[in-house]
Parts: sequence; C-alpha cells; structure tokens
Amino acid sequence: MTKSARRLAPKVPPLPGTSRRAQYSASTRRALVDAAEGLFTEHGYAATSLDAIVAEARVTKGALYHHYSGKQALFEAVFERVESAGAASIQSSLKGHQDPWQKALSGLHAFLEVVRQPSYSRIVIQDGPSVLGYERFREQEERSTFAYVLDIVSAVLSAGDWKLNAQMQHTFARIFFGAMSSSGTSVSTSDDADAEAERVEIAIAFILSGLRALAEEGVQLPTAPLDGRSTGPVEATSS
Amino acid sequence: MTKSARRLAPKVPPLPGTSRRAQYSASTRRALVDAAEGLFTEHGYAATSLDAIVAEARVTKGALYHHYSGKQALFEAVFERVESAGAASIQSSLKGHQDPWQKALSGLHAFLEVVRQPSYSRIVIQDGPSVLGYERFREQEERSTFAYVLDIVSAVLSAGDWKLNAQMQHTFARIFFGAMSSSGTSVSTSDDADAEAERVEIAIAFILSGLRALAEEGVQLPTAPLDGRSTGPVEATSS
DNA sequence: CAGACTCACATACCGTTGGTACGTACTAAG
DNA sequence: CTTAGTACGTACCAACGGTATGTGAGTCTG
Repeated sequence: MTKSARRLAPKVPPLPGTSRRAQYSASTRRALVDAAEGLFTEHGYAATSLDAIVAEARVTKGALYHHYSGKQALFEAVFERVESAGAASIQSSLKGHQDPWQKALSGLHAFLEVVRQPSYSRIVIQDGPSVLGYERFREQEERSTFAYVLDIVSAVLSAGDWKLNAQMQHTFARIFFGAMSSSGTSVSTSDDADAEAERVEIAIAFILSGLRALAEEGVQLPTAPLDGRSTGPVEATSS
Repeated sequence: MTKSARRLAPKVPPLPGTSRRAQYSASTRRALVDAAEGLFTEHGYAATSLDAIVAEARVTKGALYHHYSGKQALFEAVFERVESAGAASIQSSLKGHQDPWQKALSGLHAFLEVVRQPSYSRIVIQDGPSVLGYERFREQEERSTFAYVLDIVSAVLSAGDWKLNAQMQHTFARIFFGAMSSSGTSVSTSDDADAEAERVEIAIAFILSGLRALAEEGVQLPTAPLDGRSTGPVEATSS
C-alpha cells in the first residue's frame, strides 16, 4: 500500500461532502436515521427490527451496515440527534434571563415541553439508559442537557451565596435533573399533560423558592453528614 | 366434562402447596428466579439468554415455560421480588420516627442503601422501565416503594400546614422520587459511593429544610401557574 | 391396591432477528 | 479506457425466544 499511494495529492478532494456520491451517501444516512427515529419512537428499540427500518428507509441491510456498525450504533445516531435537538430547544429558552432563578424556571418550562415530544421521551428518557448502558448514556447527557442543568443549578446556588465545590454542584444538578426527568416522564404519560406540567412547574418552583428563603436567611450548607435517623429526635438542619 | 366431574369433593385439597409435587414445583420456581436474578443483575436483561438461565437453574426451557409465560414474565417475577425486598427494607427504616421530616431523612438514607445493591440498581432502576414498559413499571412502583415516598411526602407537606389535593401530593412525590432514583443511580455508579451518598443526603436534606423554612414563614403554594419566563423580570414566587 | 388421570417437566423443533461474507454497479481520478 | 474504491444489494448464518409434543412420576378414585 505504500508503493503506489503517494502519487501526488489531487488538487483538493473538493470538500468532502460535496461530491455526488457523498451526497447520495448522506441522503441514505438521513433516510436511515429518519426511519429509525420514527420506528424507535413508535415501538421502542427492542421491538423494532432492522428489516423494518431498512424497509421504511427503502434501502437494504447492506447499506445500513455500511454506514453503521450495527443496530446500537444506529440508535446512538438517532439518540444524539434527538437529544441535541432537545438540548438546543432548552438552551434557546434561556436567552434573555439574567436572574438565575428566572433562568431556572424558564429552563424547567422548556424541559417539560421537550420531554413531551414522543421521540425524546421514548428514545432519550426511556430506551436511552438501557440501550446505551448507563455509562454511555450519562456521557451523552453530561455534555448537553445535563450541562445546562448544571450551569443553571450552579448559578442558582452561587446566587444563594453558597460556596460549593464541583462535586456538590454536580450532586445538586443530578438531583434536579432526576426530578425533572421523572416528573417529565410523568407529564408525558399523563392524561392531561398540560395540567400535570403546570403542577410540576408549581411544585419545583415552590421547592426553589424554599432554597431562596434559605439564601435570604443566610443559612449555610452543612458540611458534615447529618445523622438524624438512629436514636432519638435530634435538632436536624434548620439553624 | 360435566358428567364425571361432580363426584364428591375430596375432603380438602390438602392445603395447596404442601403436597410433594407442589414442593418440587416451588423449588423449581425458586431456582429459576434465583438464577435469573443473578444473571439479569450481572449482564442485564437483553444480554441474558434463556438457555443461560435454565442452565444455571439446572432445568430445561420446558420447565421455564411451564411456570412462566416467557422471558418477560420471568423478569417480572424477579423484579417483584427484588423490588419488594427493597421496599421492605425502606419501610423498616421508618419505624420509630414520628416527625415527618426525620422520617423523610431516614427513608432517604435507607433508599440510598437499597439502591446501592447491584440487583436493585440494575433490575429495578435500569432495566425495569424499558422491559416492563413504563406503564407497568409504574404500576409496580406505585404500590410499593413509591407508596412510601408518597406517604412521607404527604406527611411532610401536611406538617408544613399546606393543604394540597391528591394530584399535587402525587406530583411532589414523583419529583422527590425521581430525584432520589437519579441520584441513587449516580451513587451506585460512583467511584466513592459512600461519599456520594453523603452528598446526596446533605443536598436533599438542605432542600427539605428549605421547604421547612417556607412552612415556618407560613408561605402558601401558588395555585395559578407562575408565568415567569416570557417578557421582562417579574416578581416570581417569593411573597 | 390398581387403574385413570394430571401435573411437572424434557426433547425436538420453528420463525425471526441481528449480523456477516461476498458480489456488483457506479463514480472519480489518471 | 483503465483502475481503484466507495456504496450499496444479495444470500446466508448462528443464536435466540418461543412452541408442540412426548413422558414419567405423583395423585386421586373406586
């Protein structure tokens, strides 16, 4: 392979992605991802066969395996697209807010909108963790949706004049992210999604206002674990 | 079937479950569930074949399909056992606390212990929703672990002198349950699980103390949706 | 106690599925 | 026109969940 490879480089491989075949190729990939997204959303990952996907995309399995290493890799492509679309939607809702508390409420609202989309609910929230494995799922989340949550939570916490290390910020973000995901799924499966979303917003806003009250009182986070479970009634957290 | 069926009823079908065959049968079921729990925990639902399970249990597929209608039904049996064991563990931690806030902290601690067990983490938290489907998963949770969370949350909320309808209590419970599940998984996959669990306890306790602060101030829940995202800065939630 | 009957499995098999090996048409470069 | 490589299509395979059917031990009835 070394003897004939170095002829002389073509002028320029005219921008990879602009040639005819590259366009066809990209089109095929899109068709596959589109079809897969629809079928995964409708029937879930396990109940969707590759035959169904390639039929819907009007290609063959050969094409699929040429572009993706397998079913899971295709799912990852779908996941990434759906996830980043949702994250972008959330991000855009944050513009025009400086007050962290307002930003949090606005982001929460946007999140509850995103999670009501069937594709996001099914692909990201429901099938995501088990298909990708929790580790990979988390890697993906960490650098998109969760990142925003972390940002906002950190902003809220520092607005509360609490100095926390990165780990503690992470923990808080994880807690709120979990709360939002869970209640988000609850919203998306509710009979009256609007009403449920409203309740969630009220509830989380109320919880946030609780933190705000603590901030105004100047209450600090305890650094030691509060052992309030073993024997008698102890004084617990409030100052 | 009607001609010879009504002889006369045998004295009593000597307590179903005590006959020899019934004992063998029960033993086989246990072996299957035991084997399945181990393999599901280790490799996950999808990556565990029925052949592997029946080999581990030292029976054949015929036996499996005699007792369970399929792989999913077997998983449900495993799920139910692991789940109820965890729920029982949590429930027992609640004894000896009258103060709802203390009860909440104690339950939280117990939950974080339970969720650190690999079987619970993998089978209930991770594979549960996608295998059973979110609806069935939720039905199961609703009448065990989630029920306790709902109880505690309701107690906390009414201790805060807030009158909420059942829906709102549900919403709050869902929020906290989600927060606990998510951070619980985070704990179980952490490098230093103890430290992470400690942080989670501190954080959630802090959030609870925020609610407590609101209670002491007599702040009430807003009933209308707070629209704090559209145009300018609005006054938001705090009184 | 003898026979009929039932239950708790074992064995052999099937359809579907994810994945692979290989052939082929089309394209871009020389 | 040749040549190399890409983008597929076709044919196939192994593994898996699930089923149909056989069989022997256990249980009940007379």
